[in-house]
Amino acid sequence: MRLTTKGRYAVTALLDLSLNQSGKKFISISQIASRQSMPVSYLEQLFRNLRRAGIVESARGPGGGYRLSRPSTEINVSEVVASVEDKMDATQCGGATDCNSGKRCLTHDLWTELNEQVDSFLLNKSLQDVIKNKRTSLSRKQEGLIVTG
Amino acid sequence: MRLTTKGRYAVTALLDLSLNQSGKKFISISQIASRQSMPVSYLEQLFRNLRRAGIVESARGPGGGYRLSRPSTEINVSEVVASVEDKMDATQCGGATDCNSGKRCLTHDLWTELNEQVDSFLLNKSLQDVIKNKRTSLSRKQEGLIVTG
DNA sequence: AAAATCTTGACAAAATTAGTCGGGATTATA
DNA sequence: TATAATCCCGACTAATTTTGTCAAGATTTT
Repeated sequence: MRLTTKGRYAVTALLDLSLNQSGKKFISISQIASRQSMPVSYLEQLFRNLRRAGIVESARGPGGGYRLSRPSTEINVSEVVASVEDKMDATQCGGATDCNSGKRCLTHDLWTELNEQVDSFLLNKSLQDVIKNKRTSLSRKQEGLIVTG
Repeated sequence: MRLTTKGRYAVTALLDLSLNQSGKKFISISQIASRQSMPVSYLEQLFRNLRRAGIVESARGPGGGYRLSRPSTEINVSEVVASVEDKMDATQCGGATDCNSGKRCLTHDLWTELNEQVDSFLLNKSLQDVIKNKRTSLSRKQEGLIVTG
């Protein structure tokens, strides 16, 4: 499973954008960097990827910067993370079905299923949901869960 | 989120144990290592943690080795992973509520909720479930999920 | 006594992640 | 047209984490 500070920075930066852009205004990286205490040059790197993924659009020159290319209700966390992390995969074998000398490894389906869970959680979560602190509606059928402290 | 090959090795090793121990027999690390193509000394390290966590019990000397200390229906994947990985945490701040100069960071609840999802998934999954390839019954209320390829 | 096994802590190697740097391109504005 | 603000890019380095090794010791069976 790949979920590092890179992905978290990206989400945070977009939330900042979302909260601070009014109308079609562009926001500069240096503003985000100072508000969120992130290194400018690292953010630049991330925004490059976000732009390539079509999540933000940019303008150069004075008054330039970035803005969301879609409303925050239409951008989900999964695509944000995926655009900056190389992959988002909990399996060892990268999903290959013959990961263990011809047959599947013992844990193949376990990690595949975990991947699905995480991905569907993040796909269902829009930036707006995060801002509004809306919980994702995945319910648990089973009772008696022990929750680790 | 911490889920590396360490945790995966541990789960695989326990499945191997589960599948190959009949009765109260002990299985040596070298057997597991050769069946699952894992480094012996690395496995030793992992089994140390598994033993401390009360998941396996050991016996020294010839005929010694390890065995599950509970039936495989009573051991869940979450505790296995937790026993070998330092922590299993998707948040940046380690769950602190004042992670951003007194107030919560923008993404605090997002990562906390993701943690809960992952953890409840793995808590619900016993070693036996993995062996029987039983899917965990977390259902999705929402329709129209897009699934990434 | 010997051999098989676990036990331990410290160390080393490899891989990954995080972050920097220097230079360039574009654009608004004075 | 010059200047300053901004994005854009690739390559590089530093830091951290993960993976794995090693040497020495403790138990236990035969």
